[in-house]
Amino acid sequence: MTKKQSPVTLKDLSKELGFSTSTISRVLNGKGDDYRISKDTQDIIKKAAQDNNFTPNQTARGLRLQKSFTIGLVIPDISNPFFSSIARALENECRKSGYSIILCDSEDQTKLEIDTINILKNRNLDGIIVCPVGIQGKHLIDISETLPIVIIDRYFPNLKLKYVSSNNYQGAFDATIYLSEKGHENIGCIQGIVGTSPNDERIRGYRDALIKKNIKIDESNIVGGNYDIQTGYIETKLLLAKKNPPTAIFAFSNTISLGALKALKEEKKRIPEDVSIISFDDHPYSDFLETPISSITQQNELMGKIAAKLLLDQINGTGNYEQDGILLPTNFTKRKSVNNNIK
Amino acid sequence: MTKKQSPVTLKDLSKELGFSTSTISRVLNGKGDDYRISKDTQDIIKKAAQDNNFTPNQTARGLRLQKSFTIGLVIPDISNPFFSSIARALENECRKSGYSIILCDSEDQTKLEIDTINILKNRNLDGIIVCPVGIQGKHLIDISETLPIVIIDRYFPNLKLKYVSSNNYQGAFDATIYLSEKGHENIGCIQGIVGTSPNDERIRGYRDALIKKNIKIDESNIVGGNYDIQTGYIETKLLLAKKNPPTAIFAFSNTISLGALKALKEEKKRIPEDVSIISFDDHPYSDFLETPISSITQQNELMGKIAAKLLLDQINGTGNYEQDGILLPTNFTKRKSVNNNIK
DNA sequence: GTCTTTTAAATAACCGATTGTGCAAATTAG
DNA sequence: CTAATTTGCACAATCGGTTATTTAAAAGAC
Repeated sequence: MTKKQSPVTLKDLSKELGFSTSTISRVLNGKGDDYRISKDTQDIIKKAAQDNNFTPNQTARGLRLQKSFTIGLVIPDISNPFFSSIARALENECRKSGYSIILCDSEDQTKLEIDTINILKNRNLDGIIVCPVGIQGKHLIDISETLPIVIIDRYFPNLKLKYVSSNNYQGAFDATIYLSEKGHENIGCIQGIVGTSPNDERIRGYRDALIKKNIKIDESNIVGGNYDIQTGYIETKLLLAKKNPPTAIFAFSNTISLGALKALKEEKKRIPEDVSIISFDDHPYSDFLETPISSITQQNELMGKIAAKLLLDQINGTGNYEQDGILLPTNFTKRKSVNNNIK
Repeated sequence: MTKKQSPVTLKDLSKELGFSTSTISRVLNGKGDDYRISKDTQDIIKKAAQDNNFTPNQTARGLRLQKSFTIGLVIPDISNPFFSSIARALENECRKSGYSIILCDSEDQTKLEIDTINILKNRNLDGIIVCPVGIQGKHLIDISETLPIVIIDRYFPNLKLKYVSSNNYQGAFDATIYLSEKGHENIGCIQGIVGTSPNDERIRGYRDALIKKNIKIDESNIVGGNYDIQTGYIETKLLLAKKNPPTAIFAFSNTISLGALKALKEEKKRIPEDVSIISFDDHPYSDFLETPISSITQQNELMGKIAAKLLLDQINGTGNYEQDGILLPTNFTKRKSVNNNIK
């Protein structure tokens, strides 16, 4: 019960029409005139290709042209809405240019990321887009020597790799200023992975804002170390258990804030009456939460689109950017999770 | 500034070692003994392959073997958590078996779905997994004649295609029984796309439950017709405007319930005091909504895993299933969105 | 009418792997 | 010591396209 009734090949057409495969290939690639294939012949070939529903075998084409019209996309977790919205925009943009996407989920593990990239390497990919997991990017540099690559979200300022990310510093700075102007001086900050650019930039924004507002930084308020629900949950529990628990919490991702919400609920803390909260990353459900959460929103779709363009530019040799990376501004969506804390 | 410093090929090894490519290929594919390649030679070749970090060019391999170790995944919207969680499980499962996934977003459009599948066709894919968009599956039948295929979520009972989906009938039946036992007899039902199997099964479950409970079915309570936020919003607005507005709403997807929540909020209806609500599809945020929403949860990860297995079985010619499809039970997660309506 | 140029297309090499077949050299058999 | 067998590997075809080079016929030049 073999299924593969093989599709029409150039050879099939050649047999049917009596023209050589080279002639047919040329005509169908629009090079008929260059090679002085007569108008009549061209018409016959084009019609036959249509009638037989011929499309060239991409594998064979890829082998000969050393090009696969395929791009690798490596992300930590496709089920995270932050990444999936990026993936969606990326896929759309690439498809428009005739490229397909091979999706690889690195499950937030550097080892898997490296393994995955190695698997992709011998697939003749035309380029690769990575949301890196770890704080080291050496393996990405290695790749970049043989393959166009673009980094999304977590970039490596000292490694010459094209990237697109958000202006994490400004976003965190603005959010912290906002909190402080609402009277909060004791602000818990639950961060993601220390050493990664977005996280460290956010921390820098947080610190600078407090400094600007002449608020003494309480180092014990800076906690966390992972972008997951559990981190948000645990750290919130601990923050609330402090002698002077913070009056506001700044969660560095949608997952962290989800954990924080859980902990706050358990501890019967009302938002914002007892504790205010701001979250990095927006979410479709943000508006419908018990208390709608004010968020720093990133332009995920735009990031995806730009990443695609940066990569296609590298692939095609077009585009000539002075900068390695592009930082997109964040937006602040004010909802109801921050209270006035004026004494 | 050409980047592609081409990787090591069989020919390179051949030149270096003085053995023919066929010998090397055989050794590296574990067929050395079959072809009486001496132990010494095998060791030399294996070591050289290691040292040179050789991995066979998948494109060439694919061309020769008529196999790409690649699977196409076509889904309506990767940014919808329902689909992205399926995609994640699928990708994981396939990777374990050495297959990569080409991701295609059909943007909920039948035309794009068909276009996309056509593009995939000449990529020598080993199989394809589709969450179909339309209510017609003819093009999928066409595909199935040349390529292993598995359908997720929306299946076509009359077309002989392998599928995995939820037991939508039972889920909807249980939810409706639950509502009626809470005293609700006037239950608005906002459905998705009419004519698709999951939707129609849910409707059947809804109807059967009401019949069983001897509740007269008010046809004007069955509204909607699309799985999106707008449908949920509009239909809820309209339901609330009725002479006898329903005391409970059954939303057929996470997107629909999101729209319903928005409308309820606008109309200042409290959940569940004024209106009860149940949603098909769970969501990580469900617990943290203003009123946590009781939901019929589907086993998305399991669906993804099973789909992968069904496809790999077809590809490998293993597995021999009597049934075309598999329906997974749903779970009912009781939260706080349903009120007692006992007069 | 012969030589050159143009036209129109075919041949063959190639991309990098896999695989059926062939063929020396080494070994064993008789 | 010759024939048969086994050992160990190379040759060449193949997958389905693309492309540099050739070739044969037709047209034009002198």
